[in-house]
Amino acid sequence: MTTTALKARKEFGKTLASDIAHRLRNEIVTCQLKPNESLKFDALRLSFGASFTTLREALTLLVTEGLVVAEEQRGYKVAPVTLEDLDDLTHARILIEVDLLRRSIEKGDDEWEIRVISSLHRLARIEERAPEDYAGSAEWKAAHRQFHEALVSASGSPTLLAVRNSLFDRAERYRNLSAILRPRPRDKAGEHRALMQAAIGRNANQACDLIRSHIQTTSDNVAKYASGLISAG
Amino acid sequence: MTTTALKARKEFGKTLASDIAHRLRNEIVTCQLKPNESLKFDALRLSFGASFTTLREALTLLVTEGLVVAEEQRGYKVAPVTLEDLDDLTHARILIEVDLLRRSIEKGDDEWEIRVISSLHRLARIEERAPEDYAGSAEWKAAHRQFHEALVSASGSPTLLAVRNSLFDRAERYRNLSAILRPRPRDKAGEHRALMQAAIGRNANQACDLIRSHIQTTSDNVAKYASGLISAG
DNA sequence: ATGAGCAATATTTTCGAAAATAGTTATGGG
DNA sequence: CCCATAACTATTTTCGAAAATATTGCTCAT
Repeated sequence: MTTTALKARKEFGKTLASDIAHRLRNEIVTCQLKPNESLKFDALRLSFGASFTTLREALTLLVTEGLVVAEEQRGYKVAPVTLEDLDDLTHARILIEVDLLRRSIEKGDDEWEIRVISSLHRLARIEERAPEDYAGSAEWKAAHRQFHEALVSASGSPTLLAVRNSLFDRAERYRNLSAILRPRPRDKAGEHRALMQAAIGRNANQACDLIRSHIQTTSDNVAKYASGLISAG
Repeated sequence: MTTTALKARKEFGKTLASDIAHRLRNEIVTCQLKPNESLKFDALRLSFGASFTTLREALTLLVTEGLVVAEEQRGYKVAPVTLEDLDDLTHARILIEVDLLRRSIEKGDDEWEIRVISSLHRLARIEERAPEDYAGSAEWKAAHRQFHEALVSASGSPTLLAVRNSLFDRAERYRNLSAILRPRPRDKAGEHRALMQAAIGRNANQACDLIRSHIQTTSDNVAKYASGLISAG
């Protein structure tokens, strides 16, 4: 738990509650707040400088996103990480992401192509600039997220997109967890480029196969390298 | 808006907030609270007898379920109903429900078969007893919900099941809306029986086709009969 | 008449205190 | 010594007042 902040004002969202949710989400995904860590209101109040009520609203949000679990009358804690959960998550992600990608490829217009190409370009630049441990930087993570977001951004399905986004966060937490133990990050640059080419080339079947195995092998690697950190059940 | 209640105590959930959320959800799904109706705190406070904060938490939940929309700093309102939303919802439901059903059929054990058979039996009994307008009764709706829930209950995928449940609520709101105008409810008894038989018979492909067209034709009927009530965009 | 600027009102958003509940330690009887 | 029970502490949950923000209505100059 970071202990410095004492009183806080909005810096991101419209309402303070959504702002707190945003920051809390980030701390959980980056594992600054560790799995199973209990989230006590007093401590959070100190750390985020918001009142009980506002924190409660933020936590309620994160519960629906699966990053926090509530034990009624006994408080909140950071959601545990388990192999079952990782499998469940991976399955759901593949199902939804494949569908969204296929429809994006069908419907995507010029603007979509530009978003895909430019976000991949940005990602590649970051990787060139710091070939050592780029995957750890917040900058790379943001660019990585944006590339995958761009791919599915033309699907025209608000409902599934919202679900997709929260699943992406949950998955990123697992990736960050495995990064602690993994010797050297897998090189995903080639996969990303192939994905972009298949998408822009309107080769839906190929692109869907690529995204499926991209998600699956990432998950397999997490299970392989982070299994020591992941509780049994 | 029902205006009678003045002060309220828990009757369903663990915490008052989840209780309020449950009741609000029900009023929205049954269209007692109409689409686009603005949800003012003073009025809700009168109607549910809870404080600002508690209501806010409940509303936050319903926003993530897509039954309420928040315009930051300008309050909450019941989510609008549109043909685009109905299409989006229907697509998402088919994608997820088909996947869950297929896996339930693969994994389902004896207890699952019993749940499917008995919930269909209960549904059929309700339909026999009151063949007139059974679909309108709360009893039928609950049994109908339980049957469909039973079908997918062996999938072993908490994440997708949670999404499925909130999509079911959103869809039920559309069904209730169309029931206002529809002359006579479509007879779904046969479809439900066929669905049960395909599932229990472990005929996955057939069952998935059936659920797909069940969801799709229900949606088509809603669009047909309720289009007058559904705003253009 | 019309529209800009300002005051008054309505509504949402945030706060910290108070009530309710769970967890823990102390106490007494068997 | 051990278990049940009571008192106490820690923590969550709920409340209504206060601050922040948006909306409405009014005045006045053009």
